Amino acid sequence: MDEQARIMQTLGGVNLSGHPGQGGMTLPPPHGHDGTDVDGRKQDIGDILHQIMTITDQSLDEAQAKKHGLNCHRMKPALFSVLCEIKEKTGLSIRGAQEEEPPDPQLMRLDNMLLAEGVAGPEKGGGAAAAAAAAAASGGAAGDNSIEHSDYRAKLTQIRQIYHTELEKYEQACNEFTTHVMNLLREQSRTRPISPKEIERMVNIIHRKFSSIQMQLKQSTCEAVMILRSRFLDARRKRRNFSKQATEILNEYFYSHLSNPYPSEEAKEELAKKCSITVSQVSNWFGNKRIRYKKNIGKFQEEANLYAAKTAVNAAHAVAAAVQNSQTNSPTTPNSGFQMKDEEFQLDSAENKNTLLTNMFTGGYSAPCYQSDGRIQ
DNA sequence: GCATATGATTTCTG
DNA sequence: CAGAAATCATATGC
Repeated sequence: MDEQARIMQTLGGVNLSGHPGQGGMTLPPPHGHDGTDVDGRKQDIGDILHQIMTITDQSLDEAQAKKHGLNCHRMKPALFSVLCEIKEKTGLSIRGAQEEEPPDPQLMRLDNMLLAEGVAGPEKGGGAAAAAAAAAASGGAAGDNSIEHSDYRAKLTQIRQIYHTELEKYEQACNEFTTHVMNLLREQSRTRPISPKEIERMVNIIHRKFSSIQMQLKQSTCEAVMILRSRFLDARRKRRNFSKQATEILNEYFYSHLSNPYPSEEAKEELAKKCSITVSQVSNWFGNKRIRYKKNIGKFQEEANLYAAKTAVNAAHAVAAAVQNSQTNSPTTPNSGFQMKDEEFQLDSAENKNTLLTNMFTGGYSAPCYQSDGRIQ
């Protein structure tokens, strides 16, 4: 108790003798100029402090009454203000370390991912953005398997809904709890020194706690999305052959552009449209076709002849019925050289054992090259 | 079931 | 970054 008394004295002494506090702390200016007034206040402060210290020793009713009395004491605001300031000062070292921490990179990653997957952020038709993102990430060859696609979207929407419901719950709980604590602290600030800063700090602590809970939610949501996505991608790997018609259109183009089987973007788009597949599927197809054709021209000879004939027939029909369709009777490869990007291809083709083909590639015959639309190249 | 065909993906390259 | 080449994984025909 001696120690307490000493502190009280110090308090009264320092702060009432006209030294403003660090934070612009305000005490009512002395009303008088004589020492008795100051002494009287010291007494007051000591009195209040004593009452506060002993308040717990008393019965509930008594304490209540005393609290009220203290609350109305003329020196109470000043005293609490001083106490708050001291608290601020002593608490400085503790909070200085943990305040204003940078945004958690982990949390940012989760947020970004959820945003990218279309789980967080504005509603966009139940995750269509995410599906598009998934398609883009994997080469964009989704397109037509709409069953899996819609399934994916439905599942994503489900995840999205759960996520948002939970998030809302957390936010609500956080707000409720914050309000509750704030009210409590405000209430308590009448009977113990609590600065607004302290309340603010407490609110921050609560928010941090809740956001760490939210992070768990985000984490598991991300996991769910990843699992869903990998399943979706796996499902997409289950390929289906293109329709016969589509293959035909692609082959027609390939063999009629054998000298340069690299369709332009526009041509790809056109083919994609005709075959009801995606542009990247067209690219895939041509990539596969080129490499496979190059690897074994012999194997594709028959096919080449077939399509050469076909295009020739088409051309014949298109150009004029008057033209003798002699070409259909002696099928040929409709061009003279397959110019792959890879220069060695020329060598490969020359080495090919198939003499007929070799002749066609190197020999004097140079058949007209027909466009798929019937025009002569 | 096996061999082959074929669409998709991955890795490499200029 | 487009395309080649290698590879994967399923489809298909026997």
